[in-house]
Amino acid sequence: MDLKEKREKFIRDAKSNIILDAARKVFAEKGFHQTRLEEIATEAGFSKASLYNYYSDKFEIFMSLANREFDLLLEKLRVLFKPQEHLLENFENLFRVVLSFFGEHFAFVVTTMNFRAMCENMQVEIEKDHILLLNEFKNKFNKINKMQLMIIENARLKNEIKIDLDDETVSVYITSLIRGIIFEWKIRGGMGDIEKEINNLLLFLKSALVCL
Amino acid sequence: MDLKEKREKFIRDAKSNIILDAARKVFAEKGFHQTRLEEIATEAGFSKASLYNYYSDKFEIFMSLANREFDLLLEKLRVLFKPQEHLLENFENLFRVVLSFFGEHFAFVVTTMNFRAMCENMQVEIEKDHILLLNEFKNKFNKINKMQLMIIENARLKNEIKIDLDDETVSVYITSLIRGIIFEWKIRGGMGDIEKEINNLLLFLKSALVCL
Amino acid sequence: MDLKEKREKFIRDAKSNIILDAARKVFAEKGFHQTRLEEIATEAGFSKASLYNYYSDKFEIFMSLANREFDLLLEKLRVLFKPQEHLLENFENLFRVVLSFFGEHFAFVVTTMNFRAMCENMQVEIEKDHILLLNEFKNKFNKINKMQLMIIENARLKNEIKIDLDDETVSVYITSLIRGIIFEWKIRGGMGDIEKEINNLLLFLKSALVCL
Amino acid sequence: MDLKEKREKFIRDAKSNIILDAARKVFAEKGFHQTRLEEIATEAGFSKASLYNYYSDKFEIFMSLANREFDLLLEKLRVLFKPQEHLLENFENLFRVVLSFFGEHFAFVVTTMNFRAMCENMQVEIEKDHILLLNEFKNKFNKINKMQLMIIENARLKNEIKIDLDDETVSVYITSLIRGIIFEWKIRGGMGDIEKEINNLLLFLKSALVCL
DNA sequence: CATGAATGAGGGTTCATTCAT
DNA sequence: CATGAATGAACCCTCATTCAT
Repeated sequence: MDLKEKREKFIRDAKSNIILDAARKVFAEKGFHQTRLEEIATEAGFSKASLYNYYSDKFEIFMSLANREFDLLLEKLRVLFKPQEHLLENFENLFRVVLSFFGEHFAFVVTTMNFRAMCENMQVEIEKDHILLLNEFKNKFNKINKMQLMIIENARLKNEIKIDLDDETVSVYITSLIRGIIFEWKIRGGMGDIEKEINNLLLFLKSALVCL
Repeated sequence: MDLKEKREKFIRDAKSNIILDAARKVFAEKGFHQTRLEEIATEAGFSKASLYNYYSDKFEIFMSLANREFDLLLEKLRVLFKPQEHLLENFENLFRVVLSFFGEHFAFVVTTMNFRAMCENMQVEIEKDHILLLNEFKNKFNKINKMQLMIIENARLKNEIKIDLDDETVSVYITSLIRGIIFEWKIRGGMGDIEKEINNLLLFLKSALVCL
Repeated sequence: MDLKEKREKFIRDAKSNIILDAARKVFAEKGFHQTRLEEIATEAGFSKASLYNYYSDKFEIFMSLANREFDLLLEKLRVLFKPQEHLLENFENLFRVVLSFFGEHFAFVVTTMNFRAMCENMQVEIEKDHILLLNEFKNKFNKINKMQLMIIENARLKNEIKIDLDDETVSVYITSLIRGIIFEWKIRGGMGDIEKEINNLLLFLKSALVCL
Repeated sequence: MDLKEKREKFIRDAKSNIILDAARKVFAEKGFHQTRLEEIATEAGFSKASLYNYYSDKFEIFMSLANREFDLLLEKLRVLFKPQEHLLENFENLFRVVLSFFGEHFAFVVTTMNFRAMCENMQVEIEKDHILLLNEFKNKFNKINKMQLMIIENARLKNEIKIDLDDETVSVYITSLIRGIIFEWKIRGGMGDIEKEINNLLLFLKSALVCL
């Protein structure tokens, strides 16, 4: 029985993920409110009603997706930071991971980011079950910032950063630059050349942060 | 009679603007699709049906608002550029205008920006009457970029910019930084200290662009 | 004052009729429910609100129009019947009047006829003020039948009719034939050749009623 | 599984037809534009939204109904024509079928006929998906005329028709007479005596067409 | 009287969610 | 678990009618 249960759980998880894969695609194209469950279901090869066997509602699908995606991203980022490396080296790796991630799997991020802003005004309306998911997501979102902060602080200690701006601000700026690139991609309807974007970003950052 | 007509037009315009003011508030909070006409109407002190005396549909309300806001912004930006001034001087003025504008009048900008991305995938579905409004808006949106480009190119000619990045990219980065600040404000639920933001931005840009 | 009152009444009547002229055009094209007051007003050169200075509501416009038109028709029919003439002569005149009338002024009749059928199921819902108008119309509608019956009975007395069908039925059939022609015109989008229609009708009737 | 699918399709078709039955009742009473989906739904024992599981919109309900009804009618008419029989025999059968059909199942026909006229002015506004349904209906509508024409032409060949009117016109007249009877029924609120109507019609036609 | 503006009362349609099988 | 079907709750938009000027 234990084996059977495991197998069943395995299958269930697999199907859950198929749904999230479908959801990512649709949410990325249309955003949260424009996305219809019907579309996700079709994309996933399920019927609309079946989605409810895996997630309790649209919001949970969205948040589960967001959490899953950020987990993946965080995992990649976690192994990437190398204290002994130079700031720009670390950011080059971070940019590569983040841009390829957002580009390939996550045009959805723009939606998410707007959604995140939206959520701040929504807490009252959200049911209790959802607050947990929401907070989980916020924590992950913040971890990315912390990852950047870690890189920055580490570089500051090693005197690699000359600019007289507090680390928080620098981190926000870097986040903004990344988001701006994703945004441009979204408008153009497709990813650009990642390596070129990385080079440009590094050039800009090097000038801004390092060479003073 | 001419006087009477003028007065009537004046009143009509005033009411149109009251509606747009209400629309701005609601769109800023909820975004386009989540916004209900009922809310705009109530906020404006009208009945829902009355909105249709001034605008032909929801889309037109949104685009009229976007165009009105961008007109105001463009007007402020137009008089601000001074070729003889230094790059940072020009950007300081631009930041002040844009940030105060977006802060006070235009939390709505995030919505707009997403909407703009959305529109790229929509052109087929939009009715002919609306395409005009949409293009009008796009033109205005692009003008802001051109304004920035003008500042940058002017500075480049005067050798104020050292960084080896093409002007377009620099302009996108600056836009991203501004948008990032607005975005943070939105999440925090209110504007931050504009002068401090400007100082930080200028510090960052000075380092990035000027001192190499 | 009396003169002034008369002049005012004259003007008022003229304007009322302008509205009805406009109403006839629109009702003829769209039918009762599809017609919007706005269209009638525009067609008449008034604002929508002004219509209410002349008629209390849409229904009254429609019924007033129907009554006015039928009055005109009845007037023309009244002077047309000549007892000493042969059945076919009388019907030739009737056809000419009715067809030209319906064609020129009254494609609206199809609408009316459907409306009449509709009214039978409506009496409960109609307000008291309107029942008078409705009955007035019904009376006029019936008068046309009586006019036809008169012709038929007269012909029967003079032994011009051979067919063994009661006069009522014959009258209904003739009405149906006329209505059928109007109906075809409506579908084709315009009147046909009246004289040819009359000839065909007379040929048919002659054969049906007279020559047995 | 094939069995299950068949059963499901059977049920689905049955429900579709229940909706059309309800629609027929309401459309017959109120006409197309005056009919509210809510009423059809209630009459059919569904919620308004459920109708959309079977038909994509109001127009499709109407046209599906019209097509279904005309299919039934055409089927009955198809087997009825017997070339060797006399004109009056054939028309007697046709009248019986048509009158009983329109009486029992099809008070709705008057609405349809007006709708048909309406459609001629509408083609531009109708969406592409609907044009197919509309044309399907028109074809069926025309087939009835052709059925009558077939009877007439057959009789003409056998010299059973004396009257010097082209067959088209005769067909239109017969259609008009039938429609006139339905129309009277509609006004009276119920069917009359079919056999008596048929006798009268045959008597009239015999006199008009045959005995010259 | 004329009219621009306001609005209540819907009407068709959509969609997340529930239910029965 | 899967799903076709059912539905309540909105939402956008329309229009006859009213009102203030």
